[in-house]
Amino acid sequence: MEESLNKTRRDFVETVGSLCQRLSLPRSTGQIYGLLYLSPSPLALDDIASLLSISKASASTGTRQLVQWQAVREVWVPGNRRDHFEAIGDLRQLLRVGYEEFFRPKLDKSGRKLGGLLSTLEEDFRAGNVPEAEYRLCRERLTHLTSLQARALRLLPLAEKLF
Amino acid sequence: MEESLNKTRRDFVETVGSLCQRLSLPRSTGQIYGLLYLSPSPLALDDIASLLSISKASASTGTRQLVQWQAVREVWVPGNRRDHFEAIGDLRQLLRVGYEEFFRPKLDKSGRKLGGLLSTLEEDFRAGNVPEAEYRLCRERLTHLTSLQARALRLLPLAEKLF
DNA sequence: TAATTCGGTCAGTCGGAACTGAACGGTTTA
DNA sequence: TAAACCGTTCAGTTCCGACTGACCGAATTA
Repeated sequence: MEESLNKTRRDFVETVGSLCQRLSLPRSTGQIYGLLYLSPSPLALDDIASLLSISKASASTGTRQLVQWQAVREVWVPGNRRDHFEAIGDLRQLLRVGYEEFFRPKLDKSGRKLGGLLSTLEEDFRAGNVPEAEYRLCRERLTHLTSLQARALRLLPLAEKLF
Repeated sequence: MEESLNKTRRDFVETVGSLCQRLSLPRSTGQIYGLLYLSPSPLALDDIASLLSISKASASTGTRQLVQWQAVREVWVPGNRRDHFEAIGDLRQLLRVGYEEFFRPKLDKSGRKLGGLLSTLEEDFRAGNVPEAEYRLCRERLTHLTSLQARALRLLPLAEKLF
């Protein structure tokens, strides 16, 4: 495999790295994906570590993350003991996984949370612990949030198909 | 104004706070929004600080952030010198602002970035610094990203209207 | 003018996550 | 078996950003 990267690939690695950083994902993980995404051939762990000047440990955990997210797959290179990795080009699948694995559970959870909040609010009001004005406002806003949550749950999968 | 919060509001504050934290936004900012969102009347800086047990500095910077994002507005309370704040109930506007102010600029920038990458790639290839196979792959993937970027730029405003 | 009450700002602290180097266990080669 | 190779794990360090306490200037009150 190659010993160093051309300017385009170096630049792309940095871009994806800092993008991930903004999303509060590990910078190194982004760099790995950027490296693989523009790599003409699968790369081994040590290749990744040396090309990016990161530790083997980071390369290991980063690739594992990416495999779990289905952003990268492990491939066999004949006559070579090491694991090799290549990027999965289809980014829409990555979005799909991200939604199913990450967004949807959060949305479900927030829905349950809102339900719980509304019922304890009801309790507290009936027990006379909450003035009526405050009760009305809380109730109105929480139910509004609930409807927004339901709409998001309906619309997001659709958007995914459109994309 | 009230001296303490009922369970629903305390819980909501915590929920929004940790939601913001997950989005790598300041936890305290989320708590402030959660506090105001279920507040029956506008609150002053010191009220916010004491109700949330955070410093006045955090309350100040947090509210300023929220005002800038148009998630909160400043209101006058007659006969009171202090600034008072109330949440803006319409969350769709918040989404709109978030897109216009945050997403769109990023998308534009990434579009320009991709263009730059493609042109330096072209240069390097013509100068003989990049083997043909690598050139082809990079070119293909970068143009693919460009088309995705363009699609996102077209679809996102639409999704916003649907919501 | 002095005293008080505001909101804003700044240096410093603190916590948490990313990253590293050095181990370790398992597998292949000599 | 020994030696080399490879991926993973873990304790320790580093780095970054939220948060704070103390100070500041401006505006209001006495």
